[in-house]
Amino acid sequence: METMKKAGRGKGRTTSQKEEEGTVRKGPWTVEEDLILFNYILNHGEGLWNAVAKASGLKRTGKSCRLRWLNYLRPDVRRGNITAEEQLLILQLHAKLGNRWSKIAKHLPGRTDNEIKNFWRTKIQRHMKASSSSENMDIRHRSGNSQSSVMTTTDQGSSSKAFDMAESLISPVTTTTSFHVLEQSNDGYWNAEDLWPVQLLTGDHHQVV
DNA sequence: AAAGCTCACAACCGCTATCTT
DNA sequence: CAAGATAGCGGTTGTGAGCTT
Repeated sequence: METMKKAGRGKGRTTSQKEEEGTVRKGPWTVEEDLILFNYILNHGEGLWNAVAKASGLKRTGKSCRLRWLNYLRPDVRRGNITAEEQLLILQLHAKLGNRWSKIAKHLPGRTDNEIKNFWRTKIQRHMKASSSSENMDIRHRSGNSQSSVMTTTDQGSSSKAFDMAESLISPVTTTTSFHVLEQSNDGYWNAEDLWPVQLLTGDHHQVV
């Protein structure tokens, strides 16, 4: 599967290293683990993640199972690039809510807080940095005081700035900034939906591994 | 062609909120 | 009401892929 080509995350330890340390597995999920979790939740439903972790036989923490399910395996998870409309929504919601990623995600069906957070950090924040340095101004004094108190100073600045940009996003033609609405391309990603056929093939009876 | 740099993103950690006993 | 357990959230990190020099 495609995801696995990016295997090897997680604070620099290899899965096998950790595996030997104890009973809890860390690091990237394998296809087998995905299938186990997927099938288990299919049959028993979400929630009680520690129980899921135990009962499914996965050597993962409940936390890890939850994260994997929410961010990756859930059938309604949309993967691939964020559309212009979604970007605009994110900008607007962030201006309103601050770094409340899960709340923002609720307004974007199929998108996860993690995905939005990543998007914000890699795309928006980067852009903010670039443009603010070129403007050479102190954005901290800009408006944006309606932000959540949790937000950092730079968050506030970037957020209000981002919101300013929202307008230009609606009509990208007029955009003079270096921010570009992402190209739409759905290639290169496997979808959790890919598991469905697999699941059908293996059937409910199957217990992977 | 190789090396270095940047980007994207999955997954971890720590903290907080909520639920249960 | 207090303490412990569990779930959820946001921040951060590590790594592979792709791009640039």
